[in-house]
Amino acid sequence: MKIVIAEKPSVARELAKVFGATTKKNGYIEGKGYSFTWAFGHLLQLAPPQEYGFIGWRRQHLPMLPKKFKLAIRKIKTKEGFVDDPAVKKQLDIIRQLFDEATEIIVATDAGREGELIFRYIYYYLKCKKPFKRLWISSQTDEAIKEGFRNLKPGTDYDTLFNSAHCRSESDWLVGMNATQALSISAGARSVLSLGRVQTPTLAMICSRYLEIKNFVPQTYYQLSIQLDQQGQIFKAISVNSFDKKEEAEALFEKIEDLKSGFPNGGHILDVEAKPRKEPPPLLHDLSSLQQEANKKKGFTADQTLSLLQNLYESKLVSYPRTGSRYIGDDIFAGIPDLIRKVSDHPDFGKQADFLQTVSLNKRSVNAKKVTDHHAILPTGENAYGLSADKQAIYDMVVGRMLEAFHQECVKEVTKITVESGSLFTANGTVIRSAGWRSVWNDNEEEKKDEDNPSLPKVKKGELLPIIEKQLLEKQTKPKAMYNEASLLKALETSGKEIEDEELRYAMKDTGLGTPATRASIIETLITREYIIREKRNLVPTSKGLAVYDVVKDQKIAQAELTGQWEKRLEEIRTGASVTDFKSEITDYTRTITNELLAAGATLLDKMSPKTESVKAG
DNA sequence: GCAAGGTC
Repeated sequence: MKIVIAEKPSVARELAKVFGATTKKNGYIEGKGYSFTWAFGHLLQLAPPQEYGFIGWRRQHLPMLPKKFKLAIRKIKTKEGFVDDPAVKKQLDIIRQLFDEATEIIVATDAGREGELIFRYIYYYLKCKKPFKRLWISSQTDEAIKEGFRNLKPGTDYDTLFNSAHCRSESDWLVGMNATQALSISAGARSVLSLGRVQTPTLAMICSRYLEIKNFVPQTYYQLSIQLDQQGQIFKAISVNSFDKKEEAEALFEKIEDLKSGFPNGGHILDVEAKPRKEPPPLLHDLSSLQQEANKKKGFTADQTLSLLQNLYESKLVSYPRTGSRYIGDDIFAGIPDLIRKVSDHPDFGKQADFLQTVSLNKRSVNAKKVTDHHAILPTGENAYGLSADKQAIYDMVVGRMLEAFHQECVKEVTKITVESGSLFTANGTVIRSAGWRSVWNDNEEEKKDEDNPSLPKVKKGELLPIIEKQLLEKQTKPKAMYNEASLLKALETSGKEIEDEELRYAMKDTGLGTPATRASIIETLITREYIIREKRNLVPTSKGLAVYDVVKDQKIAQAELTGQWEKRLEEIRTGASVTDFKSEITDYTRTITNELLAAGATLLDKMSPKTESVKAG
């Protein structure tokens, strides 16, 4: 019997289907000489400190540097505390039995670093010694799967990939566990003060933005505004320059030749510029962009959106949700017309679905090279009925985005009129000529700048128009907005792009901080630790969060660059570089940060404002 | 009690 092991049940089912294996057994599918089984993501994790004898949180244990890491079954939280997840235990037993009977093991976990780790941890935990082959495919179509099985690779081809995954895993444990205990212990251990490669830079981003806003000093500046009349159609123009000094603005204000000052036609039209502007449709959704849309439109948290989406996925209504790709391959594209046809009876989208069947589809989201482990999120075409309001809302965002992505571009006409009257003024207007993809949601929620006119009257260069009103505007510069879940997710995705060091920036070019699958839980962790709170839609640091930030802000653990450095080294390991070098670097770093935090944490209590900590202390 | 990673 040949055993195929996938990362998750949906993939195992897909593979079994291609082979025509149909006998459903407990925990696997059998047929045609194969058994298709699965994991549920990581079944095993690095064992916690107490399993190496580090019982309790004690200064003398630090840094904890296990000689050899152990693996432990994934835990779930119950009333009695953390226990082995029974579902995981059961699945491991099934896998063990299948491996025992196997004549051949075929690894079909996702084609990437973590997919490799998921399998290897199982394999080593079960002490399996049989050789294995690797299925390596980047598309889940029948043809790609068949081709992949014709081209199975020797399992050992991926040993270096496993090495890099293993290093990632152990390094996160070493740095995270030690830094967390060091800070907690030295701060008096009243509560858990967690730190980690991903959560701490995320906290730092939220805190530094908050402080930037808090310390922001608004600057007053002045602008001039005039209203012109073109045969009864009124439009507004704003001075090209803004002024720091009021006197300067007042001097030019006096020079405006408006009606009240005795000028019947004081607005000289210097120039009229009308340009079409084309907006291509947005790309299909990946998890992050969908979480952002759901947060903006519905106020859902990243975590809520992920769980609603997981639910839709388990009901087979949408494709795999934790994807980082916003593209599909040509094979999937071939099925899009069918999917669009099925939307025809949708109450909101039916009309646009009908329209799309009459035109050729936009292929902006079609690019097989940009499909990684999973393609962009799509509906499956199964009938969706009786969904809860929240689930329906998410489902509609998936369907709506599909229609948008394959729709036509939106064509706007942007007009700019330049007026002279003592000084220069411009009037801007935007008119949608052809809504294209924007007709799907029809909510045209483009932020309108307040100086924008919805539409401008026909005006010709050289014309003279009456100025019916003039105003001196006193304005203030505004700080950046506080992070909310949508803007934070975006910032996590792009955090690598702001790194100055070119190599580190390159190392993070397709990762950012965290992964699509983990970002929602990072936000939740920071909330559980009482580092941040949700205030309306904003994520605001607490005094505890700010105090932790203050201790670590200049340390490497608070910088996105740390991930960049690791990614660079891990990629080198994947291509064959020494593992021992990296490991000893991480050990050194663990020692350093542990000692620094053991010393620094003592100052942390002073930094917390009285209202959070001393109340509890009293 | 603690990381980050994956998923039901």
